[in-house]
Amino acid sequence: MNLRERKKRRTRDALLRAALELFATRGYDETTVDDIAAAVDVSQRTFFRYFAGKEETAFFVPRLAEALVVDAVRARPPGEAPLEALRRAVLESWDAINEAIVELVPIELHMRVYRVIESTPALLAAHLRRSAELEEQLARIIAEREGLDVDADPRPRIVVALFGGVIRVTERLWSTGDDLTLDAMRQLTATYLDQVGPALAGNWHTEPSP
Amino acid sequence: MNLRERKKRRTRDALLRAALELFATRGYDETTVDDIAAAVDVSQRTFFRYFAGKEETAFFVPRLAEALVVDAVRARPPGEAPLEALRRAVLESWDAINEAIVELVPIELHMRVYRVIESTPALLAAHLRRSAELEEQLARIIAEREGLDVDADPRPRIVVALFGGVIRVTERLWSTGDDLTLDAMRQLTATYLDQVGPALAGNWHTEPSP
DNA sequence: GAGGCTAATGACAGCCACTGACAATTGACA
DNA sequence: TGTCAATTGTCAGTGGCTGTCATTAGCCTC
Repeated sequence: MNLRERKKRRTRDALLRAALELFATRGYDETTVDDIAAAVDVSQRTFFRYFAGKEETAFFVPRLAEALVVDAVRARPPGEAPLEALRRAVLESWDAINEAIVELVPIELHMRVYRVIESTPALLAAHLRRSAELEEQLARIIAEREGLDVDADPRPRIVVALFGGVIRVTERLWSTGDDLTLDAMRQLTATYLDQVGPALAGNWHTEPSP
Repeated sequence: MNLRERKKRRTRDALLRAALELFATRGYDETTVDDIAAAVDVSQRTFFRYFAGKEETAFFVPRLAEALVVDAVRARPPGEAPLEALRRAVLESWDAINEAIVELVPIELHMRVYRVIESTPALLAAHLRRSAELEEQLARIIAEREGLDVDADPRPRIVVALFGGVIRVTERLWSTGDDLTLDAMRQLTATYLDQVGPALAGNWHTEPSP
């Protein structure tokens, strides 16, 4: 890697970390792009040459995680049922995600930023839209696995929608809870996915939730 | 109603219709608040006294629809299974929704705006966030119906997430399709909801989708 | 029905996210 | 080392949105 390239990477990382640090401490809306640029001592214009917008800094890390999940789903053996493939892919990709994050920012900072995303309306909206795009991608992968046409058969999009819905519920719960560790997240996700069957059954009262 | 009140209502409706008309013809991003204000011949400042932001005009009608759905869910008999209650509430509230819309803007305009919402990133994000809030509300209603604690039992949030996911898939399909009638929407929703069971079954290939 | 009160509006200034254009700087490479 | 291209800073401008203050317009009382 060039000196030039290295310099660019350093500037980008510095901007990223400065932005996330500011978001986590001061709040997203209370942080201006000028603040971020000033913290790294570059011009505001330079910030916008590295990131398409303020929002992009907040989703830089989540973007990596999404890519890893997509890879994990693609790597699942074709024999598995769709929902099972999604479940295993997500649960098993967290270690890789963790490693990827640590390369870039302190994991603890990322956790704090995650809470900011969930509690800042503008960021939550962006997060949900990104999730919708991810789901579309996953639906196509599932359809291909099963040899189906996404636009003709409703089932791929439906499983993915169900799955995504559960994931989002657990994300929100996790981010508002006390235990911000990876294991807590994994545990919560597994528990909630196990509840999909029971939740669809009509008879909630004959058997209480396990 | 006062002359003053009537004048206010007229100004608000004019702003709303002008905004939606501009969004539908020119596009959301291509429409400035100044354009909207100019079309009604009021100052930009006045626009912001009626609407918290440009976005709010786009979601004024959907907001009414959401309120009606919530009412419909609340009105469901307690005996029904949760998913069934949600399904019936949505399918049966569309007529009321239709009436409420017609009072405010031509239904055909609303359809066109709906397409704009689904195809404009900023609006889609906002739409998804609103949906998430709606789902939280519905989860609380379902939990209450069943005499459960939303924060202790995962099932209310899960059914609603599943349900919401399916609804969103159908919304997207409907908005990108050719048939923008209410009946098409109702039909699509019913069909997709019927697929929830089959989609969760592991054996997609032993029985093709009905 | 004139005059005072209050709510609605317009005009203006300013903040922040973001973009285009151009000049200055800095690393790359012959 | 000098040339070329990439990186950066500066400046000007747009659009969404807000606070402030003076002006206008409906309302209500005497």
